[in-house]
Amino acid sequence: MGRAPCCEKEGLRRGAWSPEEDQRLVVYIQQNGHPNWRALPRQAGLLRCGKSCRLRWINYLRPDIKRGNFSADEEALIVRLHRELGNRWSAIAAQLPGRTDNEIKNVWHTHIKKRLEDGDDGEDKKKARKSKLAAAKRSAAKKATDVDADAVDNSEQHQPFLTASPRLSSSVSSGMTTFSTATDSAAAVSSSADNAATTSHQQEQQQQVGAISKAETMEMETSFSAAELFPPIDDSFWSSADVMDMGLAAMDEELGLGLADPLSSSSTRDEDMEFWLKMLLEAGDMRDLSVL
DNA sequence: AATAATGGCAACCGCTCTTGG
DNA sequence: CCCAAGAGCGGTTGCCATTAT
Repeated sequence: MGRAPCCEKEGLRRGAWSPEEDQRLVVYIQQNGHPNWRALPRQAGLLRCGKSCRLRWINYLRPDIKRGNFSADEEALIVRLHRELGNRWSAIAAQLPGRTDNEIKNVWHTHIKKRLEDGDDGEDKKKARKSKLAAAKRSAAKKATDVDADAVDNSEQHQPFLTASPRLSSSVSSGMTTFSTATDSAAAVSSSADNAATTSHQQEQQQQVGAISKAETMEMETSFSAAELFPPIDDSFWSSADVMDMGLAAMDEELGLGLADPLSSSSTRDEDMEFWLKMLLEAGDMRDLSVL
């Protein structure tokens, strides 16, 4: 069976998603759905492969994504399901509302698998434990001497997903809520849009976002400019976009966005976030798409 | 303080499956 | 039934942060 390349590699962006791209994707899908992933990037004005867009949406931007640490129950369920289903991550994910196959896969490989393997001890595993023990001792010693810093450390340790994009990590107040990362901000935006149907997961998520942001805010006690939150996309991105069939400006007009030229934007971060929240809240039909 | 090793997560790659003409 | 396109899935890699030496 012949297989066409999933996308034209040339001229497409790769790597971490920028906040602009996240928002563009979220807004487009909320308004139009995703009937055709392959065509979506062009229609949404994104220089991304369709697969990349799909992955980003499925794993991080969907409104119903549950973030935060896995509970003991969830981990136990994963272990049980893995025993029954093997590496069928999507099937396992189907049993864990709000969790994605990618997330479960990562958790399995980085946490659960190791924990299970600890049953059959090898010398190096003993070493590792010894090392961990030493680290714990050091940590405890530090705790005794540095209580204030510890509060922040703990919040970060216990909420790893809330700083899931360390590369983009920043803390920003929107006036309505506080976002900690690009991913979180997008998720929170989605949650806001989905307000009427807010689930306990989403509430939990919002609480967690608020919690970590508080800690980060306390730690940093700094404010960020719009340019810091939405760093300018490199020139090649925008110049490439200019030659697209449908330019970004046209796309923005069609979508009601104002992202065609982020460099020219003099709006503040708060204004930007309020704009997006307003935009999403006004898109009344979005809620119907939140179950995608 | 500097460097190396490790952990953890997001994203990509390439294969299989599904669907429509 | 055949074929191609698109979607979905699982494995793997790359990169950054943290920890150890």
